[in-house]
Amino acid sequence: MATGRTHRPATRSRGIPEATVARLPLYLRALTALSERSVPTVSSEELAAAAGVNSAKLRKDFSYLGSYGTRGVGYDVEYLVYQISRELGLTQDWPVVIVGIGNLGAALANYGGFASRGFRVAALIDADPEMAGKPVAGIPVQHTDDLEKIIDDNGVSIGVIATPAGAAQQVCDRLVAAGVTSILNFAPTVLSVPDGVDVRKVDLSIELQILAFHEQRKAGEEAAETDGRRRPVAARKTPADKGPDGDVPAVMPA
Amino acid sequence: MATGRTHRPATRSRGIPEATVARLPLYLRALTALSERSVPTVSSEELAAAAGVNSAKLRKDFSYLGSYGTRGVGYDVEYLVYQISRELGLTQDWPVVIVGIGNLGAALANYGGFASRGFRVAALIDADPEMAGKPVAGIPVQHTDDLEKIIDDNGVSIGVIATPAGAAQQVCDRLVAAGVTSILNFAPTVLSVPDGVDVRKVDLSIELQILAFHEQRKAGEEAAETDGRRRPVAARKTPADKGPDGDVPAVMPA
DNA sequence: CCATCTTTGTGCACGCGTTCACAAAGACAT
DNA sequence: ATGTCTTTGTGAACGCGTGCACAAAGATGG
Repeated sequence: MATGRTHRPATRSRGIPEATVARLPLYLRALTALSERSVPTVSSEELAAAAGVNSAKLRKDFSYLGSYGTRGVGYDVEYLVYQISRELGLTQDWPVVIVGIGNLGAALANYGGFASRGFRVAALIDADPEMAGKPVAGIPVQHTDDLEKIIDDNGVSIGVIATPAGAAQQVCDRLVAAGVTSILNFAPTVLSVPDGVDVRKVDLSIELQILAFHEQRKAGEEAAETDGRRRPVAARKTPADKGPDGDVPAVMPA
Repeated sequence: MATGRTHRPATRSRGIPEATVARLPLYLRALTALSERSVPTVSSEELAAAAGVNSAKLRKDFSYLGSYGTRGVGYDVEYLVYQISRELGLTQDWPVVIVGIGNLGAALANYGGFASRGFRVAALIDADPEMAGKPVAGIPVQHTDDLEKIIDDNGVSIGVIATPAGAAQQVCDRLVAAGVTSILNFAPTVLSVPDGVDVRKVDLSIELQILAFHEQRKAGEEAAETDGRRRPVAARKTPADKGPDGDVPAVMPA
């Protein structure tokens, strides 16, 4: 690919594999839950189960960060929370702007998980003059005209795009020109960005289509092994072990 | 891992790699755009650029579906749209239920991309009695009590969870027990499901944390090569080639 | 101080996904 | 018909990520 290098050397530069980085937030969440329950230590086995991953994988992941465990005992929860937070850069404040305050943008602004860890919604931006001044999630919406000034004034380096597909590239260009170097894109479009800018994308439609593929395959297999009957799904269902499933975490430099 | 097999044999069973499946929706989107502009054929190079991937990768992906191209010419747009749609199972109707009609759930219900390709929002479900009957996106919200009946009546096999984290597992269990075999999870939790059920997860918080990691690394590198100055971000920015970036599409069986 | 038991950290092998590079296939012109 | 030119389809090499299996480390008890 053309500029796939955008983030790839990134990974190698500090030695932590991209796949591992993508799992760190998962571990952090599980650890935070343990911390709130005042659990002092966890074994890799327990933590792996809570995070939904293989314990060997978890240990290997942690080994990239250093040797923070104690053999025969496990990991110190508080210490690990701190180390992972630091590694992810969550010990500092990250002002974020959301561009495109429609249904989704408003939902994102209200989303609690945003503010939870170092992320702060610094501003909401929309192209509709009607929206200007209206408060959403307690924050007044500002007009796109002031985008550059807003980015600059707040020292924003992370932008979230929740505009319609048609406006996404244009918004992206302006964000990047204004100094944003990381973008989370919810618009169903492929964004072109200069080298050095990270883009991650979240696409509901794509996720559903992938599910549909597997769903279709399941229906086909079922038809093959038993019979053409397919609708009363509730009838057929794997009793199966309810082992905490979980494969690869989300990864996707777009 | 425990039940990671959930979807893995799936892939092998019909020979199409999971990574390829995850990219098919991307190609489909690009092809649809071309179709609307009445473009008859595309080369792998052009289509790859539009989808933001490597052309060799695209050709290999298509090779798993069969030989639909013509050497020296390229691919027939309409034919390819049909083939990919069929492969993804989008030629049939997929009734979907959304559980948890808060800010996010409502945004999802209003999301146009949902209905666009074979997906139809069959019902909205919420635990709040106050919501019952209220129309969201033109569809009346129904109470959780009727979940099983709704799933059964509409023959739903795909469920979307947009509830708070605390309720997610419980909702998931009920969906699965009622016959749902594919789940798209927006709640920040690891879901346990029986074998044979596919779960994909979308987690805003995780995506942001991954961006923060790279952002921090960029700042660190910058500090190392030039100086400690970091704040006036707008100053430093890669002029760089604007090559249509894009690596791997979203993949993530949870 | 020694033995035993638990749990980490990792060397190694395997498989998947990506990419290169090129031969084969077909279109098109002469 | 023959040659040239374009573009596909794929064999092969490479690298990353995963998981096994075990040795080393340390805790704990006698």
